[in-house]
Amino acid sequence: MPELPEVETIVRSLAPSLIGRRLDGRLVTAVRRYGKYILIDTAAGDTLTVHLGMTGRLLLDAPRGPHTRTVFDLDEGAGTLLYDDIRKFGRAVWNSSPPVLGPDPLSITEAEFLDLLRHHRSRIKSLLLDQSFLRGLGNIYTDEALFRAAIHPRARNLSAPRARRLHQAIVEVLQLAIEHRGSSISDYVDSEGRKGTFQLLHRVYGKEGQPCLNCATPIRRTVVAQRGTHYCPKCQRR
DNA sequence: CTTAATGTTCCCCA
DNA sequence: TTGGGGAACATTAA
Repeated sequence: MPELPEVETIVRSLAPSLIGRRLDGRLVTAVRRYGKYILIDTAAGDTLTVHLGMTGRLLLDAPRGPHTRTVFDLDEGAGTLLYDDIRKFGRAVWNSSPPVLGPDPLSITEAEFLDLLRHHRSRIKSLLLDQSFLRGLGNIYTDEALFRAAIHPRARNLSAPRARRLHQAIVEVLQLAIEHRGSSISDYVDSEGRKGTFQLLHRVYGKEGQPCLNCATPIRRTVVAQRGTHYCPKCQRR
């Protein structure tokens, strides 16, 4: 469900409501994103670490539902932060550090990105999904970035010009998606229950059979790295 | 009934 | 050592 833009949107919607308030008795000092992880720091030194997996939601002052897994109290009875998760792939636990991941795609420079890419030989889609390579991209934004960069998902050993194009496409698509508050395909909502709108601007993800916006060739769906992969067979070459 | 779904991890094999 | 495939986790919807 949540990739970098969705997690960033949740963090931004959560921060003003949580900072300065008490969460399970601890004063919240910061709400941060680390890749797809949400980190809520407290003055007590404890950090609530949340990964939403595929269907997780963090909701402020929402009613308990059938998939509510944890309820965190705010200010002794003056509100709640709910952790909901249909498929239970996610986690919301105190003081469990996330693993060390690769650089943030919005912070890495073009030169650093090119250098990082040079050290890997695998298919570009697999690489972009690997959180120890770059942190925050998932299946939607990988497909959307590769389309914008006109690179085939199974391409390897990208030339410098193609790698530069890819870096630019990643930054562009992530920033645009954040501006549109993420993509709501099936489950995603922010901490106030609001859906994002970037799904309306997707160019390939979930568009199998529909005409490519550039060349009208039908968008193809295949499987790469065990994930549904959407691309234009004419515009995106290896 | 079967398949696929915004994710991660672990195991096996080349 | 690196990378790829498959399975597992759990639930819902088409």
